[in-house]
Amino acid sequence: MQFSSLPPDDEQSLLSKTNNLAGYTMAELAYQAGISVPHDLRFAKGWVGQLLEYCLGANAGSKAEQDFAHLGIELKTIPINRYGEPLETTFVCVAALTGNSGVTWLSSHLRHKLSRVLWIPIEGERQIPLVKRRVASPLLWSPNPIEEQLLKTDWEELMDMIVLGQVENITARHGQVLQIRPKAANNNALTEGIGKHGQPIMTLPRGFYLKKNFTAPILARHFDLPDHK
DNA sequence: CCCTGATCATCA
DNA sequence: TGATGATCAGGG
Repeated sequence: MQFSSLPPDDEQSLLSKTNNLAGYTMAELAYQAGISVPHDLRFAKGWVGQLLEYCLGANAGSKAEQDFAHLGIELKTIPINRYGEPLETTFVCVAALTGNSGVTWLSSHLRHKLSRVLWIPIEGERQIPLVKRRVASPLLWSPNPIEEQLLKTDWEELMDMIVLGQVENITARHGQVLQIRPKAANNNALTEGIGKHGQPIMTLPRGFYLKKNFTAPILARHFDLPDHK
């Protein structure tokens, strides 16, 4: 295996580089990266994602926008079970709770982030020790018209609630394929939002997450599983 | 605190 | 047992 700290020049380089990682374990990748593997992910929840970013030469850090902005590609690791099904929802981006006037689906941060995603499935069953978990084959994906419509419908419903001062009534059950859930260091974190009377309030930061019923068919088609709906 | 990377752990 | 609400780490 070989790594470069340099970002790939083009989509094909990125793809082949990612394909070359398939089959390797977390222990093998971490050794090459010169970092140690935590016993589990309890206190290192983003560790796998950051390891893969490093291996692929993504611009590490907390920069906004896509991981490979020059390629217009967002990198997402996704934990899967033995059947290739997602084990977790997928965080997409923070949900802006103020300053949303004039923002449309077409100009939304969420649509931009999801316009082109390099999915890297990783074995994620907790019974598999982290050091032994392997990288599966990657998939470069863009939403098809049906997927985009599903996202758009949910996004518009959820944004309406935010704009209309209903943010504190939003639960993860809203949305068919997209949900809003807390996204914070802890429940003391506060950010500005709009209250039910239109007044400014301080509330928990939220993020958009893709539900598993959205990512599962994407992975199923990729792995050629008989799970297509 | 904000955003990136996400998974944990409780409870319905 | 799976999803919701909560939480962990780290850079800026």
